[in-house]
Amino acid sequence: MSLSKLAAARGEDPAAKRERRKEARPGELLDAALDLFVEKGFAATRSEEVAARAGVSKGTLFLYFPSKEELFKAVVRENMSGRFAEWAEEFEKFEGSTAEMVRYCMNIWWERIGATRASGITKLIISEARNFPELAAFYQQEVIRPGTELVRRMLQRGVDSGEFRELDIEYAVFNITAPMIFLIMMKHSLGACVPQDYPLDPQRYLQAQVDVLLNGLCKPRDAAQEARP
Amino acid sequence: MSLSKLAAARGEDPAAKRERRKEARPGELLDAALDLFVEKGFAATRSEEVAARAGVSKGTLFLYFPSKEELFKAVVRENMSGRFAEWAEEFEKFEGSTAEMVRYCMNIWWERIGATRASGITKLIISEARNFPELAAFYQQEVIRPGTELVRRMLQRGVDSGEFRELDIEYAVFNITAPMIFLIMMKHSLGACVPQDYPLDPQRYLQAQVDVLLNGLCKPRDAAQEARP
Amino acid sequence: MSLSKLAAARGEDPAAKRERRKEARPGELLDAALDLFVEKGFAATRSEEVAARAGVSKGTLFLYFPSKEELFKAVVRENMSGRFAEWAEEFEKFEGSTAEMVRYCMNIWWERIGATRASGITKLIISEARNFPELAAFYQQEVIRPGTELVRRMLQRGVDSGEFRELDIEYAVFNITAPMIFLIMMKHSLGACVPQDYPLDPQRYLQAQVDVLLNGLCKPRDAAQEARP
Amino acid sequence: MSLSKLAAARGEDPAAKRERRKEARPGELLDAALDLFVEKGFAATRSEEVAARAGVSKGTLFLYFPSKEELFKAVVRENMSGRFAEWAEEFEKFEGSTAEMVRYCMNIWWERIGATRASGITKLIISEARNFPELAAFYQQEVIRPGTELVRRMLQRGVDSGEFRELDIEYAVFNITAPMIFLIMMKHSLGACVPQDYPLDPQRYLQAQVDVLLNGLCKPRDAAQEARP
DNA sequence: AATGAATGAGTATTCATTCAT
DNA sequence: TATGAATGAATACTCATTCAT
Repeated sequence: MSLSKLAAARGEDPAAKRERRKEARPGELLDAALDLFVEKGFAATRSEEVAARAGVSKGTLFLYFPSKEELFKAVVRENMSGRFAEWAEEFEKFEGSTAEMVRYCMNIWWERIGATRASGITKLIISEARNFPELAAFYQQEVIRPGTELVRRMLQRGVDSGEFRELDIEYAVFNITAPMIFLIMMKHSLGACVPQDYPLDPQRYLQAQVDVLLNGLCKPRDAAQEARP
Repeated sequence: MSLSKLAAARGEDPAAKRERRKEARPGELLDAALDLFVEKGFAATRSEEVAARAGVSKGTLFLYFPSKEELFKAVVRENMSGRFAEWAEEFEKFEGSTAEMVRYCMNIWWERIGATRASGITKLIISEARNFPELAAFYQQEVIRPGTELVRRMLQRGVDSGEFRELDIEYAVFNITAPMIFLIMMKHSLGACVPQDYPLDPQRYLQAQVDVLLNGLCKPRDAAQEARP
Repeated sequence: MSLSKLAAARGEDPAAKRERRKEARPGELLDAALDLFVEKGFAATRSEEVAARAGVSKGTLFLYFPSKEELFKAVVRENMSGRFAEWAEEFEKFEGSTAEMVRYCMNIWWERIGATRASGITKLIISEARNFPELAAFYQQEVIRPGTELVRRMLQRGVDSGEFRELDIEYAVFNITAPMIFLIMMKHSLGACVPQDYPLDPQRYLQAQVDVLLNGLCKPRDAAQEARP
Repeated sequence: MSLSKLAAARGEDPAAKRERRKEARPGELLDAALDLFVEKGFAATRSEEVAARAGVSKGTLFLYFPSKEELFKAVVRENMSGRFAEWAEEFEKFEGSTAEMVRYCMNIWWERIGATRASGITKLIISEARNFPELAAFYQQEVIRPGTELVRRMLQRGVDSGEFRELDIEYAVFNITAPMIFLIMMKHSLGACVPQDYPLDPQRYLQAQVDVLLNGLCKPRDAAQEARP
């Protein structure tokens, strides 16, 4: 059965296709492409399959994106729309302890990024970085740098308030980010293909990571008590 | 080098040199393939380039490996050679505290795996898992499971000895493994293509990770002192 | 403000204008197509470009011409409109010497055909003949044969009147036509793309051709005899 | 029947193909390509057909020429190897009258160029010039310019010796070249596709052209005067 | 009539794989 | 065993043509 027949078999009314008009197309294509690129990688994803999954023909894909590579870049850009400004604002308003903030931060991250298809982008970038250095650099600028900066400020807040011990902050950042990256990679690679052998419950995973992390970051309780008043 | 090869070399048989190279072929090819697969991924690596890097012709590659896919699998298997038996033995003999053991463990891992080309395998598996589920499962069985088991025993040792607090051991394992996986991925993807923007010193990174980790795993010093005697 | 709006503002009946344009459509398309086919050849000319140059959409083109091939044929037919009857009439009325007639003939040809876009048709036919044998045959019947006939009669007139020497008239025809064909091909190919290297002034070219044609390269025998000894 | 089957049907021994080794391939491909480009034009010639005519597979073509365009350029270059040096030498040695020289020149040209497949190149260049301006310029430099120069010198020789009248030499050159170009274009386009309607015998054509060229259409003035009254 | 989004057959090009030498 | 010329299936991309609006 050909790809186009598969699409037809989905039972779509040909008139319905016309109704979802031009303005919807790029989004549908980017959606389909994201899934496939994450699943199979750039090279192994066939343009025709992207089109079929979006319910259109091969030709239509190239009507909106001049090449497979441009489609790939568009997928990355589309899903990277930095929400860092918004987060920085939340950061400023946060009133609890920094420990609470770290917990909140990772939960929020999971809800808004980790659990969504947006996390596929990170998998994508990391897997394809060396074939798309240009994109990797872009991602570095647009995502990694501001994300790192936000985490850095959070850690500094903890140190300044006396909650956290003295840290090599530059590298302590990775104590926060590494578990997130790891979770994404697992979700989209091993976890996705041998799930029965790899039962990784994200919530429980993050819980465990944060527990150990905070005990490690925070001053011993008595010492902390000394420092606070 | 095998005994027979040593004998041949001593005998100065003119055929000996060719013989030696002949038997070395598969290894040279696997070497070249590992580098390229790690760098470009499976799909984007051309067989001819592998052959060229190994200094042989395209035809010769297929003399030793019936297909590109088999070559890939061979690369993974060859470099996955679990040294877990050896490590389990070291584990049994270790006499210091479990905290020291954790430090030692990560340093040794870096020296023996992380810093070597063997780490490329992990990058490879994670990047290509969904296109090679069979390999992913194999890796799961042969590497992840025993590795996890070793870490689990180490953590249990700490808990049993009263050094570590009560942990969700199943998931605390990731507190050890995630930083290692993260380091590998960075080394082979983003770190390899935008190095100027991503100065990540592995030693310092591991140092920082372990510091926070141990403070997190271990009971507060006074509590620990209470528990030990 | 668009042209149509300008017209509307003038208070013209909006229906009239559409009507006018509607009836002009095929012509505008044929015009655009002629230019492009001459410039790029049949295969390399894209229908969409033709439509765009005619100021309509791609769909409209196919409203008037069922296929690109039919468009091509229409372009050729449209521009081949033999004016041979008219010319034959002029021929009968001509009263000067046949030498004058030859001069007049080539000047007239240049003015009415060579210098106009109609000459593109000749370029087109000659370039695409083998891909459109049907058209080539048509052109042969409709243009070449009557054109040749006209020239033949002119030459015969010269011979009959005693002005011209005995000629292989069948082939002497080419003495007239070849320079014209040559001029057209140069104008539309080499001359159009490397003009700086190919400064060919049509008037002067035709002048030189006719001069030699009528008198030959050699000096008249007696004059030559004078010059030699 | 597919193209490859057509090739196979030619009954070639597969072993024989191997024997005509690498060194023969490019030539065979260029040969096949010349024919097809001349016959159908660049765009309408399919690479697979070129390969099939050369008796090899599609892939092999691209083993020797990186793209269809490069193949085209190679075809042109291959067949343009200037023999102008050789001809200039013949020119210097020529001892007869310039009229004889002109006759000789056109006969020789027909034998060596016009009648051979090399003439296809001229047809090619003229037909495709505007799509390959780079090649057209090259041809202008390598062929047209030196060819023109040679003809110019020949005409000058005639004028200097007193054989020829005073000429606009710059343009009189076309009196020689136009008939040759015309012959080539006819041979490869109209003449090739509607031969029954276009019986053009090259020898007789050239004969007629040269006759008129040297003597003109008109009778010598004195003879004409004799004939009129 | 006019539009332009959608289609899919067609084509250049790549690359894993074969095989005669 | 080793080579590298040859192969042809696979795939990105184009463009004439269709058709719902």
